[in-house]
Amino acid sequence: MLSKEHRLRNDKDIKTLFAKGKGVFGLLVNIKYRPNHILVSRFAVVVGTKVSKKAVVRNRLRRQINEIIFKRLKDFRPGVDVVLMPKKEAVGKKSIEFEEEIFKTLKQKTRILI
RNA sequence: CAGGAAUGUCGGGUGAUUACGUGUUGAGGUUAAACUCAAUCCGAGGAAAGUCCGAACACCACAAACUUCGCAAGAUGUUUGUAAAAAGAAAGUCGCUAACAGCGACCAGGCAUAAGAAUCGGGAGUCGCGGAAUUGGAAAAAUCCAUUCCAUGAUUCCGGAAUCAAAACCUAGGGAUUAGUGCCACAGAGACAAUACUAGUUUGGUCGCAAGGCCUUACGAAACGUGAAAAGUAACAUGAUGUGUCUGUUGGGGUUCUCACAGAUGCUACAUGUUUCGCCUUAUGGUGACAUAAGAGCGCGGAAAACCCUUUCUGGUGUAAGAGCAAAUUUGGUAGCUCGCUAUGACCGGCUUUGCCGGUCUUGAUCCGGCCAGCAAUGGUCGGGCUAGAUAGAUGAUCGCCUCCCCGCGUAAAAAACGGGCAGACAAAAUUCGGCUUACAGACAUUUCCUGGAAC
RNA sequence: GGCCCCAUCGUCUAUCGGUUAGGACGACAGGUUCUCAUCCUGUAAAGUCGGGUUCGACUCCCGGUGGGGUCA
Repeated sequence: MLSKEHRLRNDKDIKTLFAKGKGVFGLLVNIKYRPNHILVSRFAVVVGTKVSKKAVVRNRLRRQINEIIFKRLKDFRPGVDVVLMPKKEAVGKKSIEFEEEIFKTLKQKTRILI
């Protein structure tokens, strides 16, 4: 789990990110990001009801992704806000698959990583 | 022994590394906080779900009374109440509960027919008792024995409409017999005070010169049948009536038919009686729903999960309620005099909007155990325990071990050993409780019920 | 988190407790045409699921499932 510092908690920030951020689309996860003017990177995971109706499934997805980001926090450039949105296909996948997928797309299509 | 149903209980344990959240302690930090680090404790459910009910708690509205503050407008606090109407809800009875559409016990109905009971009819043989006859035997005769027939009782078998008929399970179970309205397709005369309508015939009256018209009485006319349901219900006995079929003849016509009479038998409706069911009254028992018995009177369809009626109950909104702080807009009031004196600022309020904090903090109609009261639901009492409080939302990830279970191997069949899968179902707190409903891998208990197998 | 509504052929829809569940577009088959389109005729195709009330349920009542709206 990420510490509170690294969480994107404010409703306003997320709304502006959705409005003005850049989008990247992977096989399992869609990502939106935007540089902020703080020294820390902040993350949020959004799992919609369309992914699954069961709260258990949605919570598990969120926790898996949170754990991956926590592990690889050193690889991210500081000063970026990121929202990750898993797709329907992501249900039931193992954590390793997620890790590979996410970082593949991030490396190919963005400049967030160091 | 195996399987199923019902009810109840449980819904993995333990360890390591590393994260997250609340609390506590310590250190740092700060005017004080915020915050950072370390240690430690604790960290989802039986349904947390659906949101179908009920309550707690909070606030609001209206009315009345009182209190305090204020110049006033008004505000604060306490207590009491929520009428009528509208709309909605509940209602078998008694009890439990804070309350409920919940729970417990009971009542009624369904299930519901079986087995069986009782009753009726028929058949068969056997046995018992009684009567009659005949032949045979004993014998002079009476009488006795045997055989046959009739009647009756017991036993047994078969059949029959309605009646009685257990446990478990199910029921939004007041009123359709009276406050009323509407509905009951098709079929049928008729679907609730039913006996239609038409042709034709006919009684009486009236109008008309007449033909005939109008009103009216009866026949036509059977209630077979139709239908989910037919004017409470079904059975038996007796009586008399009509009619069909068969048989017979001392009859008439007549020639193989018809009428009449007699007998047997079937059907329809009627009357009377007995019994069963329903309503009613009275008595007895029960707190009561009701039950049982007796009586004489009655003959009234179904559906209220159609509208509706009766009795009883309900002021409204849900922590996104609200409360606090700050700002803005608008508006009301007042004392003082540094400025200003048409106005603005300051202060004290009111309305509205926006933002932030916060949502009372998890000690509760609480949990565990013992005892007592009660058929039970439940209540009382004693002792012990503290068991999540997040706020875009914590309880995660990775790796072991232990059992549970499954598969393979093994074996005549099991067991052990070995190898593999490895807690694997439904499912995540959001103000809090009590129920209901729905989802659910597997394990255990009860021995209550059902089915099958084996043994005695 | 609270509240409200809806579900009928492939699609859009109709329905008084008594039906073979009607219509339009589409689909399929046949006809017309030299061929296609148009046109004509015909055919197939549905009550979201499970219970209850009733003689009888798409309709009335209860519960589930799915979809949508609204407050914030």
